[in-house]
Amino acid sequence: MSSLTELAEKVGVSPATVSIVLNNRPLAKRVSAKTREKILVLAQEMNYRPNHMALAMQRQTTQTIAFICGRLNSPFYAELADDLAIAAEKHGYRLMVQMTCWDTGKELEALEMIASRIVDGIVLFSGAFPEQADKIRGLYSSKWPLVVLEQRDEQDISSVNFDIESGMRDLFGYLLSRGFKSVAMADDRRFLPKQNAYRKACEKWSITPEFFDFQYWNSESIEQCARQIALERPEALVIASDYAAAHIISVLGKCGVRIPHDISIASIDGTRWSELYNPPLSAVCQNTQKMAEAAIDEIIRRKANPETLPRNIVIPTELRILNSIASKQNNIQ
Amino acid sequence: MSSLTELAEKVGVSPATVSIVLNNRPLAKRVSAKTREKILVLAQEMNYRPNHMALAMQRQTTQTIAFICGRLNSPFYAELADDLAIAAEKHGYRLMVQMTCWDTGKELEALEMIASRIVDGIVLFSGAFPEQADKIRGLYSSKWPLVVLEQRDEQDISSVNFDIESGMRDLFGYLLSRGFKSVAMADDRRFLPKQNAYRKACEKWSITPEFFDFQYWNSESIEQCARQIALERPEALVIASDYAAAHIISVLGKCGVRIPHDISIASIDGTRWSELYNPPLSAVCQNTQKMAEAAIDEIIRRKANPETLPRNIVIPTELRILNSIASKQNNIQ
DNA sequence: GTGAAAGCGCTAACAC
DNA sequence: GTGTTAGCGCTTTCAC
Repeated sequence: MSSLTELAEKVGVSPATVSIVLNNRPLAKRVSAKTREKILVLAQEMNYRPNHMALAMQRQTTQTIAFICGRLNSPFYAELADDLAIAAEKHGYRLMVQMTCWDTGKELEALEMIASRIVDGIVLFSGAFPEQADKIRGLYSSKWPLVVLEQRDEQDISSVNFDIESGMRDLFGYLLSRGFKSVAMADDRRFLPKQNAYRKACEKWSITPEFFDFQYWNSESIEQCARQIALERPEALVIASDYAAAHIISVLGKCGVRIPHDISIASIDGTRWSELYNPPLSAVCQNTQKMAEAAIDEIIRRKANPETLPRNIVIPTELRILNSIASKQNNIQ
Repeated sequence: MSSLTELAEKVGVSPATVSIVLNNRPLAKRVSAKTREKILVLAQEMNYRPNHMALAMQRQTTQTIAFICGRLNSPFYAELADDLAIAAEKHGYRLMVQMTCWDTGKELEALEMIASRIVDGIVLFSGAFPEQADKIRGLYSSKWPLVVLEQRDEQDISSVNFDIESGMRDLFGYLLSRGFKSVAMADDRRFLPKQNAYRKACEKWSITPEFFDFQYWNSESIEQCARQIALERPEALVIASDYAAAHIISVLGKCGVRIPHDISIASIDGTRWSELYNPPLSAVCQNTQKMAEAAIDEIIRRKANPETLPRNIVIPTELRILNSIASKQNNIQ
């Protein structure tokens, strides 16, 4: 409404003077006390607020970081967004959320936000990164502050990943030490990192992999998967995400399968709300706060110094044991 | 990187011409075909993207709406943010998330985003609205596109509310018709609307209110509340939010209290993930999608026409019955 | 057919 | 002590 220039006119000085006073620049000392007073008072009265659009233009920065992801409606992404917002704020940035509904076209479109200077940097959780990695690489001189999450093997783009293999080993180690003889897995076949970690662990301990397939964002398939699990009753089961775990366990419950009495279950994610599940979920915890902080730090580092090499950051996972895993009687070492 | 002016220089025409061509304005027809071609080609080659900061300044709009809330880390707020982002996008707007950690100072600060033209409008979910309503009213000529959620009785500010009283009546009606004789409630004493709805319903059916108190964002208090519930074992219990319900039920589970066998439970919210809880939660559903759409519509309406009166929109609730309520044998009408 | 100029709100460099 | 100027990138009006 009221601009700095208007204010200057009312006070009867130049815009420059007003700017210097309001921002308390060194030069402000050379402005006479009464002029300063007048400016301050009138700014208050007119309810003056600096215009962010003009500031952004002048400073060539929006102080905003975008988080691009599929949807926010599952706890993992919600907590990640939450942590990103907190981390961004610590550095004086705001968070913009851009959802793609896992549509690759929308993903590419959303990435334009940085080229068109809507945001200063982007944290990307891609649904289909491998397929479009080259496009993104082409689009991005790799000078832009872009960080991809959960995409290994992208040396030339900054990334933050969880050390899922080590997490899976921890889980297997725990289960086997407690007397479990086998571990099954439920995951979406299309996404490899967690599956691969599972298979590696199976190999290490000479366990025959047992795999239950479902598709994310497809209730029907998850329910069917749960019914299959109810039939086969693996003694221990690791489920690829908290959200899928919740869905599967709730279906198992309707089928009369009790957790952990009938099946011991661990999930991957370990969101804060999964501690509140019934029963509280054991999990290979992916600490979203650490991921968020690392991602924001990296964005800011690359914004400040675009010439440095991209970093590939790995966040350790932590094993969290709660009630969803049975304590076996015959504790065989 | 590459500006329209640069582009113009390279092509050898004026910025105005380039602008007209790239935006395909009516005047573009009067630009010679080869000039047009040259501009288009070079724009492509130089990877030209319109600079959003300059556009925002020129058009006096950021095409961004802010969602101010405490945190995103509970499902209700996450789903609301998700729905708001979708609704905003339908109208060509982006969503910025500003979290306040329920701090009233931060809330007021966040509201400045609209005066400083960081965003075009604000959807506010306040933790302490009544106390600061006057400040907000003062701050806002009530001309800004501001919508508050879940704050009844604010005639002079646009608001969107759920019809919780009607929802509570539906729930009582259902429970009593199924043979339940009483309904208890667990809520945070400091927040009144849901409690009031509960008490009104109790009055209507001449039921003695039985109230279990807890404090949001205080695990200790929620666990203590759950233990109290485990002791007193009300036959039916309504819990003020999905998040609290999850927490309480998970503690009850550890105490050996089975749902719905020992206690029948309904929550308020009915988020999509509460359907995936174990057991799936019966709920008075607050449809966040409808709330989000109404809020965004109202923001846009007021932005387009600031002189019109603020609206107070009421969204109906829906009763959802799932497994967390026992089916009684003696079905007394 | 195309260009020049002004303006959106602010700041920084330099002038007096 | 304070003002002037130029410029951030774009659009629009009017002139030629």
